[in-house]
This record gives sequence, structure tokens and C-alpha cells, in this order.
Amino acid sequence: MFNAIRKPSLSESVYRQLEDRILRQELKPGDELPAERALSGQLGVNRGAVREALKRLQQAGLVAVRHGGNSVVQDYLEKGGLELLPTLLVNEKGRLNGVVVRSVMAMRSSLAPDIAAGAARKPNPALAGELDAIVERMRVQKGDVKALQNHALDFWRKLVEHGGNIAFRLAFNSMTRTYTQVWITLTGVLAAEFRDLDNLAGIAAAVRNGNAEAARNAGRAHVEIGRRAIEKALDAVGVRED
Amino acid sequence: MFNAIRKPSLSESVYRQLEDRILRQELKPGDELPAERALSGQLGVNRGAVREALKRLQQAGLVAVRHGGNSVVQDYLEKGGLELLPTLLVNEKGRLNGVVVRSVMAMRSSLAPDIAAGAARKPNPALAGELDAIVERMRVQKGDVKALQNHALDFWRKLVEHGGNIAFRLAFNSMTRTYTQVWITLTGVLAAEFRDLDNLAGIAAAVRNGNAEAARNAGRAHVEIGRRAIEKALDAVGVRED
DNA sequence: TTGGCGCACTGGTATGATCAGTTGACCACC
DNA sequence: GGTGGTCAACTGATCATACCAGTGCGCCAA
Repeated sequence: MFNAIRKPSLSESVYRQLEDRILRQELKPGDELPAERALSGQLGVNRGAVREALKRLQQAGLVAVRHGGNSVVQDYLEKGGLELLPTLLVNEKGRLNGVVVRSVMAMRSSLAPDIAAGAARKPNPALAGELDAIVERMRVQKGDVKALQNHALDFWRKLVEHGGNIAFRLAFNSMTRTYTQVWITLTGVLAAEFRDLDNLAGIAAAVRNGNAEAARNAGRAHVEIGRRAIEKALDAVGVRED
Repeated sequence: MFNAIRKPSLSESVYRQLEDRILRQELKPGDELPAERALSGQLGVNRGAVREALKRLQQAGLVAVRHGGNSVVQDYLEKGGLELLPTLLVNEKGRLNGVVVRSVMAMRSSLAPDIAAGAARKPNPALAGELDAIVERMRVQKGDVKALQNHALDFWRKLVEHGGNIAFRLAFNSMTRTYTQVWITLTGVLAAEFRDLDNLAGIAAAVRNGNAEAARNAGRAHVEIGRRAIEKALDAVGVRED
């Protein structure tokens, strides 16, 4: 296959640059940004592009725009949302930030059991059938880790789609975007989890019977496999505990 | 005290209007928006304001903007993040959406125990002291539910700030924004939780000793009180289970 | 000390022109 | 019939230049 060519717009480039500088702490909370006119001059773009970028930064909680005064950098730890995770995940050199990886995996471990339980609150043979089908495909392709990874993501997407919890679903979207950004890096590390078909089958069975507790336990056991694998990998690279 | 007066900008108004129409399903996924020039004409604002709003909608995952073609409404259930919760929480008449409330409370129940556990992973007497101080203030003001509500939020904010998990922290920000939007409505409903100082004190003690499991259990017990209260209130109003 | 005034900043809004990507109709070719 | 080229009519993207509106400061008179 071929990859589509995407040319980022000017305002997109401006946004990325400012977002990066703020998240990398080059611009600290309380700092004032240059005036829009000055910024557009320094960046060599028209003022409209700068304004579009500033509006997005404002929405992301990274800057505060005040009519009559300069824009001020905000503390993303107090104002930001989960959308920031993909950017926070990698540093300026494109290397993974271990602390952020740990955080995301911990959050996944918190939510996954309840996502599974939510989908299994009532018996749902139709959904269980779809889940079983995915597990079966994984069983067939047990040697192809990349295929397993795709199927695993599909499995959880189905669960969260049918759980009826919109907060879980929106959080899942943010976490998926974070995850897919380091997709290839984690393929190998999470292989052990991808091969744990027993717990996935257990979740499917629990969904069929409407056994929320069984789904919760199987879900917890499943994602803990991946979490431990990540911890082990991070320890090996020497990322400190906190 | 007095409340500051804020006059929304044009692009803000445009954004709100389009966001609302999309989240209320008036504009469905796949629908094409009018051209920017047409939209600015219909809304009676300049094109820049429309473009600034569209950039924000794009960032929120609500529309896809394509050079050469019209912008297309996206499925927020697939593309949106937690930032959408505050808007989803209330319908066109300003009434609470019970399904969304349930979702948020469920997510809170998932995260809170692990947030408490994260803060208690290692002994932290300093933090424990601050937490105890908050609990003590709550004990003194036991009759003032609004004050209790503020202190409870402070308590959890301190926990999540010191837990070292950035994903929890960013999710907490989104949930807090959702929560504060219906602050007064929930004051009375959650009163029972606010008065449960025993579990909060238990969390503080666990933080002091570095007893993560104790913190997790106390946290779970605490938020479950509020969750059950919400469920009861929703049932009374006749919001169906799913 | 207080309040009013004015200037010099800032962001907010408006307009009109031009560049650039997308689509579909049309047509000449093989 | 399928291929590829051309062109016109859309669309968004970028630009330049005004002017309106809010903020903060210094100044000065009451």
C-alpha cells in the first residue's frame, strides 16, 4: 500500500511549534507570548494563521488569551486534558517518555476491568459472538504479532462501544490516539498480552452470560500482563520508578 | 463577591453553536457544512471568525476540514475526547443528561481508588498532613455542605497532584470541569459522601504510612457513597438504567 | 488620595484579493 | 471501453490592510 501525503497547514505548524515549546517547558506558565503581530512577523506567516493556532492552544488549556494584553502560557498540568498525552509521550528527540508510558498503562489498568464489566452487565450473545470471532482470528494468526495487536485493539473497541459508558468511550479515544503513536514500539513489548487469548475468551464468555464480575476479573488479569511487560522493559532501560 | 463579566468573542459563539448542533445530532456524521464563505454570510460574521471556530471543531474531533471540499461532520463517539463531557452533560434545555451523569460517576469510581493508591505508594507525611488539615476543616464545617464540597475537591486534587500519574491528572482536569458545571445541582445529592470523613481520614493515614492498598479501599468505599446517592436520585427522577 | 484623561500598547473584527487543492464534465486518443 | 488530458467551478488556505475595542500606564487636576 501507499501512504497518503499530508502537507500541514501553516496554522497547524504554528500550533505544533508553540505546543511543543510549552509542553517541553521552554515556555513556562506565566510567560507572556509575543503579540500576534510580532509572532506572525517572526514566524513569517500572516496574522490569521497565528490566531487560528492561538485559538487551538487556548482550547487545549495551554495559553490564556486576553483582549488588550498579551497571551499568557498556562500550566497544562492544571488546565490540560487527555488530548495532550500523545505529545507528552515523546520528547524532543522522538524518544519515549517512560514516566508518561507508565501513567498511561496505569490508567489503562484502571479502566479496562470496568470497561469489560460494563459490556457484560447484561447478557449480550450478539456482542459475544463478535468477540469470539476476533479471538478465533487471533488464534489462527498466533504467529503474526502485528495482526494480534490490531485484533486486540478491535476487541477493546467493541467492548467500549457496547458498554454504554460515554466517558469511558471518550477516554478510550484519547488513549487509543496515544497508543497508536507508539504502535510499532510497543508491538514486541506487549506480545505476551496479545497472546493471552484465554482471558479475552473469558471476557467474551462473561459478556454472553452477563457476568460482569467475571468480565472484570478477566479484563484485569489480561491488561496486567501488558503492564508488567512494560514495567520490565522500562526497568531494563533504566527508567526510574517515579 | 461579584462575578466577572465575560463577553464571548464571535469565533467562540460560532464554535458553541456548531458544537451544540453536532453534539445534539442536528448535524449528523457525514453531513457537509456550508462553505466558509456561505457560513460567514449566514452567521453575519467575517470569515476569519468562522475559520477560527472550524479549527477548534477540527481539534475537538467534531469536523474534518479538507482543502478543496466542504468540511464534514465527524462521529464524536469515535473521534472526540473527554473535553466534550461538559457540553454533553446538559441538553438543549439546560437539563442534566442522566446517562452522561452515570457515565462520569462510573469513571470516577474507576479512577478514584487508583488515584488514592498512587498517592500512597510511598509514605508521604507532608502530604498526609495537608490531607489531615483538610479533613479537620471539614469536620469543623460539617454543617456547611457547600464548604464540604469545596474541601472534598481540594482533597482529591491534592491526591492526584502528588500521585505522579500524569494521565490521571489530565483526566481529573476534564472531569473536574464537567463536575463544576453542575456543581450546585450535585451539592445536595452528594452530601452523604461529603460527610464521610472516616474514609478520607483513612486515605490520609494510608498516605502517611505508604499503604497503597488501604488507600485504594478507603477511596473506593468513599466514592461509592456518592455514586449510590446519584443512582438513587436518578432512579427517583425516572432515568432508565441504560 | 482620588478620579478622569489620553496615549500606546494589546487582541478582535472586517474586507477583498490571491494562491492552491478537489471534483466533475468534456474530449481526444488508443 | 478505458485511459489520460484539459478546463471551469467549486472549495479551503494564505495574505495585506484597515479599523474597532479592551487594558494598562503615566499624567494631572480636584
